[in-house]
Amino acid sequence: MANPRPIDDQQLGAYLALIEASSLLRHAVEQQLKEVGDLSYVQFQLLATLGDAADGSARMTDLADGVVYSRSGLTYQAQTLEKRGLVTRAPSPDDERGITVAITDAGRTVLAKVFPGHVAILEDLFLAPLSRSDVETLADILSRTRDHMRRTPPRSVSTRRRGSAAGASQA
Amino acid sequence: MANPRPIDDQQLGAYLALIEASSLLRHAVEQQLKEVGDLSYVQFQLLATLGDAADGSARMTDLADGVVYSRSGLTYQAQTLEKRGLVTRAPSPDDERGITVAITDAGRTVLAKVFPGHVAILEDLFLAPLSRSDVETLADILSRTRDHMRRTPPRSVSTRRRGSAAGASQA
DNA sequence: TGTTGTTGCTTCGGATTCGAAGCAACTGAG
DNA sequence: CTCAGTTGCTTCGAATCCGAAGCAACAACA
Repeated sequence: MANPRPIDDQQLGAYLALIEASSLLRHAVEQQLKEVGDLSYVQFQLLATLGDAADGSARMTDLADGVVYSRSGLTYQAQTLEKRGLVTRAPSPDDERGITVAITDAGRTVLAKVFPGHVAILEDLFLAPLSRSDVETLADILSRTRDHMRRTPPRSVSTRRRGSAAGASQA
Repeated sequence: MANPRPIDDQQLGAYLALIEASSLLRHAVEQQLKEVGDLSYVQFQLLATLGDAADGSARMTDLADGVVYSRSGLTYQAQTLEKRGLVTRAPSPDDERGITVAITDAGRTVLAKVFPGHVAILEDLFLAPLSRSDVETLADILSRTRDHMRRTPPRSVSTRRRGSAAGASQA
């Protein structure tokens, strides 16, 4: 039970601030998206990702990874978006079992309708109290951890420590 | 529809990095919490908040605000935790309609069991690629936006722009 | 080519989430 | 004191979410 190297307050503070800030921001953005475009945050992320892609399309798995989302959850949202005509889904040409999702014109329209308000919230809520250099620094630091986390193995497979409690039943 | 002042790439980058980094970190932590203590992230947050409180207790509403959560969602989780004996719930002494939630010894035990692994993930996944001063800077900047967001009105009530679509029915 | 293992996606069941509505306890004005 | 309005929490229904299980298409290898 001993705590080999307890994290210090500064580190804990950074962690808590990260979680809280992202939660608050996300909640605020969620409201706006629902109001203006009847979109959930995930749906928006998906549309935005597709909108950014060179050909406006991507495979399901890549989308899920990009958005940090479960596959089943993505299937659900993709179907929802398809019903609303905001995306199309078709088997990939080269891999018969892959599904290529593509944004439609209607999808781009919704995206365009939602975007200004989205940006407004970012300005007012997130960026307002930050200086130019704050933003630059923040982007740099967060990008670094993000990339590190993306690179690092899915956990509990590699760094599995022996002994102690915790069934670790999983499979 | 015009975009009065499109956000620049740096700002967008900071925003995306914030969302992605917190998502990735949260997912990783969620795994560990579930494995070791059978706790969801919210449940952990609640226990941790209570554990930090001077008297190990708090009102429902304060908990919900602290964790950025809906009231109904909190009710659900509090009931779950109570069933497991990790917290107790009792009407507040001074305000008959308020509920005071308090962490139990069992709750503290679970917290202690989960904590080392939690910290380990923070170290390996989040803090590893950051220098001491990075962490300091990050904590400072994120605290500032967080506080700003907490201070700023619930949105769409204050900054309500006239005209355009979006029912904005709310009250 | 046949076999085995992997990968990509969906379906399923159960858990979690939220907002709206409802109820009880407080508060303030008359 | 009495009434209208507010506040704190819960219940309800519907939407969303995840992991496990299942299925089809690929890949590697003898």
